Amino acid sequence: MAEDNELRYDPAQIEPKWQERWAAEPRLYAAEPADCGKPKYYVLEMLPYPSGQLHMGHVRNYSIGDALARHMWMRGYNVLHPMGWDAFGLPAENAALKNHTPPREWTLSNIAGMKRQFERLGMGFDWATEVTTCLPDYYRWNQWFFLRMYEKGLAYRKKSKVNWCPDCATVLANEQVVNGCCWRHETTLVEQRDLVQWFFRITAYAQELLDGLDKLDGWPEKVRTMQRNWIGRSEGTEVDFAVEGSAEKIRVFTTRVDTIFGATSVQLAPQHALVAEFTAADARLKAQVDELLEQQKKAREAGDLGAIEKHGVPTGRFAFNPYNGQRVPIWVANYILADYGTGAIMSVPGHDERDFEFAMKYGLPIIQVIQPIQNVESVERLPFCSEDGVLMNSGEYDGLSCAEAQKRLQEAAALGGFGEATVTFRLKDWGVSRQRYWGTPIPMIHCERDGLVPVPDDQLPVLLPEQIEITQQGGSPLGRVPEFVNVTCPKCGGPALRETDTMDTFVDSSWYFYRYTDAKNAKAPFDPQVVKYWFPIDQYIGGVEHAILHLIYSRFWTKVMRDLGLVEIDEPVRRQFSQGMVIKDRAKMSKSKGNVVSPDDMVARYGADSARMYSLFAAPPDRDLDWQEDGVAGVSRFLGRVWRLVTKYAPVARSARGQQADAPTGISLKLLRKLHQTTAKITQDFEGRWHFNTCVAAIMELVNELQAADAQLAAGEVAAPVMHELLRTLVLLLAPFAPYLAAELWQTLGEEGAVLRAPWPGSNAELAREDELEIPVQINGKLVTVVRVAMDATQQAMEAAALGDEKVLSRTSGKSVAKVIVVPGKLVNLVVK
RNA sequence: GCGGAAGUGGUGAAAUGGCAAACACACUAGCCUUAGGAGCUAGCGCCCAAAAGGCUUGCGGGUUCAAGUCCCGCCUUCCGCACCA
Repeated sequence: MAEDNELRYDPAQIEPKWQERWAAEPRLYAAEPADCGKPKYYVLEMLPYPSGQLHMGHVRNYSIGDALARHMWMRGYNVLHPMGWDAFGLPAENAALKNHTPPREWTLSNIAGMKRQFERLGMGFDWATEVTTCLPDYYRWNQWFFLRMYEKGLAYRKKSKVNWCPDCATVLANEQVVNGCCWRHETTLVEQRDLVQWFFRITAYAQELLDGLDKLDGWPEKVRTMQRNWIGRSEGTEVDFAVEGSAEKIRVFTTRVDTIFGATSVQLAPQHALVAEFTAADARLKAQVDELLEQQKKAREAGDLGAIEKHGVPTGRFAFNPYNGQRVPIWVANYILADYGTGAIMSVPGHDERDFEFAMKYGLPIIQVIQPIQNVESVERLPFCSEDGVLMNSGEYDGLSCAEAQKRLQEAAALGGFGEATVTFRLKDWGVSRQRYWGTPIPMIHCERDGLVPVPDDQLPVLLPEQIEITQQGGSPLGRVPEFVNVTCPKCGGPALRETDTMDTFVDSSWYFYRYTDAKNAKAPFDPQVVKYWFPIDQYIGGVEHAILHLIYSRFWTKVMRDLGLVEIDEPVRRQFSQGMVIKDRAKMSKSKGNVVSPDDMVARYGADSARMYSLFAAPPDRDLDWQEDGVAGVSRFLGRVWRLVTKYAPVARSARGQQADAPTGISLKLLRKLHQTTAKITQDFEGRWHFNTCVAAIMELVNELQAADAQLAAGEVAAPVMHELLRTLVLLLAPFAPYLAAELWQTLGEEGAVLRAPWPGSNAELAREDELEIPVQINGKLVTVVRVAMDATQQAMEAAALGDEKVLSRTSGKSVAKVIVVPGKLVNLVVK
């Protein structure tokens, strides 16, 4: 059957051919200048780390974004759809250790390979704006921004306890510590070390970052909630307790100042400055505190600081409650965090779970100062932690509600000069120093005479030396390159040393999407006018794993740039979408589980269109997707049906190009109706609902209906102009999801130009309308039968049709119909008694 | 503990208060054939021999003419945060 062979969909024939043509025509996916007259649309997917291989999560991410970009192109928008590489980072150094390949070489060759994968998948990226973060023309601007932030006091250095991963031999940000372990080495415990580090003052924007979330209504609630929790705003009061026999004061932070008359001790974090003073003259106390520190360290390293067993030691010293002069003991406790609030608390066992537990353990007094408002019996046991009560045992404040008392006590503290209302954030400044090689060098110089000296702008970029031996020794690898380290001080000309730390790679990804708009600019990170045109990003798409780190840093960076006068916007991203994970056999794909599916393999077996379309079809985009190869095969068979259908009837359709169809009737009307319904559904979904799985299903339904009418089509019962509209529109609808097949069939239909530039089909509501409807008839809410009525049937007509139905008659005989509910176009429900 | 999302056939899922299970996968039976990982036809939630009929969206209540969908209370799973004072 030679004919059957001809009618065979073969993506291996179709796809490489179009890939070649597209590569030869780079303007196809390029954005146009601002004066092109079209509305702009910036669709962005998170850029990949060039590990060497795209994985299925990437395929899904970019299939979603590419479908959207293609749709917007067809809708006539000026679309910016760029791609780049988050190319700095540790894996390149690990690879260097393993195979002695220089990180730069390893990275660039991975990029080349992954770019080939992208092209083979048919992704419509504008490669002219490609950004590679490890190249000097990009990272020099990291350095430039760093200097601007240094000038503004937003970049600073301080000694601090840092998270140290012994495997990475570097510092980690708080955000990179997962359950006490390194985010890269899931079983390696993170240690605490003291180092002088560079920080970005993200806390200066804490309130604005929090407030901004309320306005980001195009963002998933989940992401906004995660960021709110991460910022962790907490309102409270700081109060000074004077230390007996000393000029020192202990400032405590509390959210429940209304309970302060119940404070029976003050608790200090072991790292608190005053503790060192107390222990200096007391070796026994020092040993005890050291033990608390050790417990805390162990708990932190085990990842369950929350589960630490509470221990404390009395210092033998006392402090005074400023409100009532009450003398309370000062303790040091292992569960008090040095880096939250003031590192000191007042302990109120009567009204706090933890304080209660601690007081019971060490026999500290418990005083009730809040009288529950209701249900005295059910809450008579302490601790009573709700704010639903009134004060007692609190002097002049007795009888006040908790909320009112908090206000009054804050006022009293301010007036008395021993405290104030404060806001505390959980968010910490962003530690950006890394003792690694493969990152952006921090552009600072240490001069013995002038101290810290910024590298002058005209000496940027500070180039990363290329010839370097990567070893696993501690300390920064750059420190072992004398040509790099030894410089002359820009201020005094004397000998000086370069900073050898490099920047966290999250710096690179905090502003890369601005660079896309003006990627070749050698004078500035970008032209503010160009950015003004393209920003904010209309749609950002990426994995939920970046809900906190990347998406908070990016927002911070935009606000900093705004304050530097570089941009006018407050937020970089208008709409954010977090796609679900790709899993297999109910587990995340990973090498250790052996359940990894390779995109190359899928493309080789089924073609890029099938792999892409399956990734959209198998689940709604925001849900996890269980990869089932049989499903890919199914999509591939479907595309085969489309291919055969269009190929078979293309000659008829071509013959009618440009011809006007007569008013359709019969099967023509039926098929056109389905066509316009499908178009309406898909168009609507692109506008926000994004259930691309049902879009694909709708196209399948359309094709099924065409196929069911095959005998009539073959008999010529459908006029050529109708065939033309049916097939042409089908190809247009397919174009965002299966770009290769669409391009091929577009040509088969004799159409000229790129399908990508063809206008998205409109839906004719008149044609989409059914003229008859099947109306379910219920009795007391239960389905009894279905009656056919005209589309525009009146309520009376619908009621009559329902009441006249045989089944209805037999069930209502002898009973009375109390009420008839008629929902026009929907259903009839009879209330029968 | 706090916050978020979810729970529907053998499987992935659909249904924006109005016919639960669309569209697929898998499976079963049949056809076709240059045996292809192809194509075509039919069946496929559960109970019942079948039909008629009944039942069915984690559990229990409620609102409504009508609830997978809204409300209240539980259970389970996943995710984020967590002695944050």
